[in-house]
Amino acid sequence: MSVQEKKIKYKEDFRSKILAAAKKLFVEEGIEATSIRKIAKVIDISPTTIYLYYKDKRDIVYALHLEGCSLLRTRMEVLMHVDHAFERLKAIGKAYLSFAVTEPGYYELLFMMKEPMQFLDDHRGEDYWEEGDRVFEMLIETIKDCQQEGFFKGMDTQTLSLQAWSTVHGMASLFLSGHLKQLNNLLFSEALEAEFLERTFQLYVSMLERIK
Amino acid sequence: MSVQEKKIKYKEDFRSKILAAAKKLFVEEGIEATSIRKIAKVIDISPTTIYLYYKDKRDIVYALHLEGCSLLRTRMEVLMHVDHAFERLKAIGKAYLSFAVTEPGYYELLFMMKEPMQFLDDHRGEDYWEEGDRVFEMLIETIKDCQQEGFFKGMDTQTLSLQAWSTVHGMASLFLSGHLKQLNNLLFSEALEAEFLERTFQLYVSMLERIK
DNA sequence: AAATATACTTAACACTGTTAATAATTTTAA
DNA sequence: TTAAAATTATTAACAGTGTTAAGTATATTT
Repeated sequence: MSVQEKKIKYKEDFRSKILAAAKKLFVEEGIEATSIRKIAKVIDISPTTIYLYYKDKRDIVYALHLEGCSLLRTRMEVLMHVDHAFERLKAIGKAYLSFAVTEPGYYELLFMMKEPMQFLDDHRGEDYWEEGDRVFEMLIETIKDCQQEGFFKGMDTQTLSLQAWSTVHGMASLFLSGHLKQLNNLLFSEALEAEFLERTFQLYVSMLERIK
Repeated sequence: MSVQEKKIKYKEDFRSKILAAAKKLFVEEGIEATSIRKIAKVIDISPTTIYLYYKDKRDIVYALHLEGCSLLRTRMEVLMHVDHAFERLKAIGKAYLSFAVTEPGYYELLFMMKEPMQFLDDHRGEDYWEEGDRVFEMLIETIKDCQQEGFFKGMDTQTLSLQAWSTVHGMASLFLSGHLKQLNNLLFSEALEAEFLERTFQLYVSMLERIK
C-alpha cells in the first residue's frame, strides 16, 4: 500500500469515525441534540476539524440518511424472495412499519426531515436519491407482480405504489410525531399506539384484498 | 370598562400582537427562520418582553398550532353540510390536501412537528388536543354516515378513520418534506408533484368505492 | 536544510433560547 | 400629595448553535 493510499484510507477512517460518533449521538439523544461540537467531543477532536471531512452539518446528516437507506434496503431485499407477490407486499408493509418503530431516528432521517432532500436539491444532477429510489422500486416491482397474480386490475402501478407508501408512511409518521398518542383521548383509551398501528395496517391489507 | 379589564384586554392585545408577528414571520420565512429575536424586532420590543406574555417558544408555537387547527376546522365545517356522506368524505379529503398545499406552514405546525404534541404531553390533564380531536371527529362522523349508506360494511369506524387520515397525511407530508419531488427521477418525469397528489388521491377514492 | 503543503487548533462571528438584574413606569396606600 | 409597592419593559449575560478566518504545528517535497 502506497503512502498516498494510506492517506486516503486514513481520511476515510476519519470520515467514518465522525459518522459513527454522529450516529451514536443521534440514536441515543435524538437528532435535535446532535451538534457539531458534541460530535467533536465524542471523538476528542476540535469542532472545526469536522469541516475538513464534511462540508457542513447537512453533509453529515445526508451521510447518515444514506446509511439508514441502505439499512432499510437490506431489510427489504431479503423479503424479495417471498414467492407469493401479495404475501411479499404484506411483508414489505410490515417491515416498513417495523423499521419506523425500531429505528425511529433513522426513519425521521429518511422520510420526515427536509434537510436530506434539500441537500439533494442543491446537488441536483451530480447526485440523486438513488438509495431511496431503489427501495421504492422494490415496492413497484412487488405491486407489478401482484397485478400479474390478478390483484389491482386496471390500476396504475406507480400510482398505487405511491398510494401504498403514503398509507404506511402516514401511519408511521403520525406515530413518531406523537399525534397518534394525542388521539388516544378520543379513541377508546385502552388500546396502545402500537395496537393502532397494527389494526390500521390490517384494515388496509383487508381493503387491498377486497379489491382483488 | 374597569381599569383591570382594560389591563387584561391590553395584555391580550399584546399576546395577539406577538402571535401575529410570529405568524407573519413563519408564513413568509418558514418555521425554522422564526426566532424570538426576530419576532420582537417586528413589533419593535425587546426579545425578553415576549417572555412576559408567553412562557417560552413552544408556548408560541402551540398557540399558532391552535390557530391553524381552528382554520382547518372552519374549512371542514362548511363541508359537513354536504348531504351525500361519501361525497362529503371525498370533499374532506380534497380539502385536507388543499389545506396542506395552500397552508404548508400551518400544515407542518399541525401534523408534522413534534413540539406542539410534546407541549400537550407536558401539560397533560389540564389540557388536551381538543382542536385536533374536533377535526378528527368530523372524519369519524362522516365515515359512520358512509357506513349507514352501505359503504365499508363490517369495518371498524375508528380504524378506518385512522386509515383514511394516514393515507392523506402520508401524501401531504411526503409532498411537503420534498420526498415526492425526489421520486420524480424514478417516476416518469413529465408529471408534476401536484398531479401525483391528485392522481394518488383519485386512486384511493376509487379503492374506497370498490369496497362498497 | 529550506520551502511547501497538509492537518489541526484557537479565536471569533453571528446567531439561537432563556434568565437575572436593573431601570422606568404605573398603581396603590398613607 | 407623597411614599411604597407592584407592574412592565429593558439591558446584560449565559450557554449553546453552525461556521469561517487566521494561526500553528507536523509532515512532505524540493
